[in-house]
Amino acid sequence: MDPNITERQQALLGMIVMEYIATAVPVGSDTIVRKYYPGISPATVRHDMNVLAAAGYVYHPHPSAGRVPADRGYRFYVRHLMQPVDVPLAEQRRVGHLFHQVERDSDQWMQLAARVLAQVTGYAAVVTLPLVRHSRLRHLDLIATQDHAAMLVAMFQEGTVHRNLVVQPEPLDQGRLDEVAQLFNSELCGLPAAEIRSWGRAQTPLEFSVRDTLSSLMQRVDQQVLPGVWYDGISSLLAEPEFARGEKAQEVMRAFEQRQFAAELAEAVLEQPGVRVMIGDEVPWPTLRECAIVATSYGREGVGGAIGVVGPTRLRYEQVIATVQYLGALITDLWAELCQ
Amino acid sequence: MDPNITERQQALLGMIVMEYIATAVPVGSDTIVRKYYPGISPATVRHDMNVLAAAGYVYHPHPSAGRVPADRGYRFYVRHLMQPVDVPLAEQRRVGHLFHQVERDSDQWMQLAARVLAQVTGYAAVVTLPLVRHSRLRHLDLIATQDHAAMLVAMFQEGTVHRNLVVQPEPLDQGRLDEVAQLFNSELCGLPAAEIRSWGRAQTPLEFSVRDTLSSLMQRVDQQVLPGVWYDGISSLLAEPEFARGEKAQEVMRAFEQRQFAAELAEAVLEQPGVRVMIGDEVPWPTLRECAIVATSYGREGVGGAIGVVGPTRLRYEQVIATVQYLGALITDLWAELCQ
DNA sequence: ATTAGCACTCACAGGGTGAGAGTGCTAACG
DNA sequence: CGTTAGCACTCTCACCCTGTGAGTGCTAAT
Repeated sequence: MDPNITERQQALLGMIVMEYIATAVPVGSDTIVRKYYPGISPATVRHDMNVLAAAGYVYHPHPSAGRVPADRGYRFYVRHLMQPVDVPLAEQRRVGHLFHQVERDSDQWMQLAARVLAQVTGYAAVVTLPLVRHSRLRHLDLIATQDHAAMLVAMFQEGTVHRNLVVQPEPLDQGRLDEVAQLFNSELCGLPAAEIRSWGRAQTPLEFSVRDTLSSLMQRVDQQVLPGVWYDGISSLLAEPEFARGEKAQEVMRAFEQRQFAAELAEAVLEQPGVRVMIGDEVPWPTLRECAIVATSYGREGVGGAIGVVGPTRLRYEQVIATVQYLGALITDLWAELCQ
Repeated sequence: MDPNITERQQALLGMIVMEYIATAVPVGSDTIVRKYYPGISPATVRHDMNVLAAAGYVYHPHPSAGRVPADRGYRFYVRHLMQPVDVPLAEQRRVGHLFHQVERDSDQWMQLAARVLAQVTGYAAVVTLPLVRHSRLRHLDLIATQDHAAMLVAMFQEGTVHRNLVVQPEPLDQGRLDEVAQLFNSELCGLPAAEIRSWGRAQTPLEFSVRDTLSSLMQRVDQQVLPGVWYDGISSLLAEPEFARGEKAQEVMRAFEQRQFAAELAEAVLEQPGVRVMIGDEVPWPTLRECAIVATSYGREGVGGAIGVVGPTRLRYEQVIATVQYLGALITDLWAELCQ
């Protein structure tokens, strides 16, 4: 709370923010009096607006225009003025239904989460797939696909599934592959990449090959720094007047296509629980400096990612925060269901 | 070939198209003479330009501007004037290397294909994941994940892998799951969804549950009409002057986010072999009417998808066609390697 | 502290202007 | 008959000027 700002000035800031979020037009003193504050004079409002402007909460785009909230004004609104809301129960039920209609598969869930988040909020949704740092083998399967090739399907303790082709000079039959898979499952279950790599009991060329393929796959997974990522609703984001100039649209798209963005976002939200709100110049990615990002983590220790919304700083914060929080919790539950 | 257009006028059309593709500026008669045709007078060029304009190959954006190729002009250029090129060998080697550095997994390949296509061409790349119509079981695996839940991992003859959770009231242990998986693999390998659904030899609740989960998963896969899709390079596309107005950027994004687009593109390219080029008003998606699409199919009978590029009609057709063709063939080979 | 009154500032749209690019037409040429 | 030079014409674009309207800041009165 800023001690230099009176109660009434705070209320006025709230009105300016709400009005600007709703209309995207600079807010003049007349508008405030007419819509929110009948019985007070525009001159008084102007006086208070001056105080808010001096403190950096609002500014004019030009001297004869109304006031626009500054990043600092949005921040004050989100922290002190906004009335938190919940996702309506009907919406919760509708969304819950959607998740029971798709394949019960983590990829499908993440994709659906992005779609729902985009549709409900009307902004761009971003969902990262979980990164696994210390993968341990849960189960391995070898499937003959050709005379000399088999598909290795490995599931890790964390619930993720990866595939890799194994090609051998000698012919492969499914019976032999099953035996090898069983050997690995009984001997190597629960072990990390390093121990699998140095496992000494491989004997046949096939066993060596599977061991090496598996351990290098797990190593790649552990060292992977760029998570998979789903976006949705980018077209709705571009419909916002802030992105009417094509150059802005391009900047946003460029951030989204640099996979670094998703990685850093996941890192940022995983380091502390709860919904994180970044507004304007707080946003650490230069091309998104005129955006607001509302994001949270999902999952748990060791396997988790980020789910969030990117919109203009003129964001409907109440609704977006509620929706992100709700979907984050939903996805966390789904992952828990997937794997112990 | 148009009989009303002389050789020289065709050559002129080629120059206009090349110059406009390179500069995005309407081409005047002076420019043609200076850059391409020294020793002929601008008036002659203007005369021929008039003929081309009357035949609908070029037009003016306004009376005192140079000529811009019309969709029909681009089409004539692509069919009759363009010199086909190959992807340079160095580039082929570089790209080949990239595909050997990632996990040997179809999803990774498709994603990489999109990235490479976008980077090499500088336009937006679109890659659809294969749709399977008549899936037949190749191999099934059941992995205990919790006391009452197991992950069903199914690979189909076509090489695709799907997952679905199985939840049971009774406790599950891995040994029992392995037995059930083995039973299914020996009895149901090669069968389509319908036959698995009506398989009569399930006895325990777990067997019934696995049978039903598997058959409904396969049915969902068979009936799926919207393929998965990867995009890349959209930001480069938005950098083209054609998309400087934010409204255009939004239209393109909207098409990309409607999964119908990817489905219809795949359908269109799968119906006939070879690279398909759609220019301007030929493009069947209204919001992409000012774009050109170069796409081809990959894969083979029963399992295949589309890979292509979306750019302005002012597209570097030679390079894009060569790259799309090359990557389509490469991806086809990779899929063949994956599965017989 | 609040308010009325008023002069002031600035963006924006409309209209006029000059420069420049590129054309179409015509008549002459080989 | 194809080609060319010459020339008037058209249209965009950038510029400037102007009036209008929105909204302000300041001051003095309440």
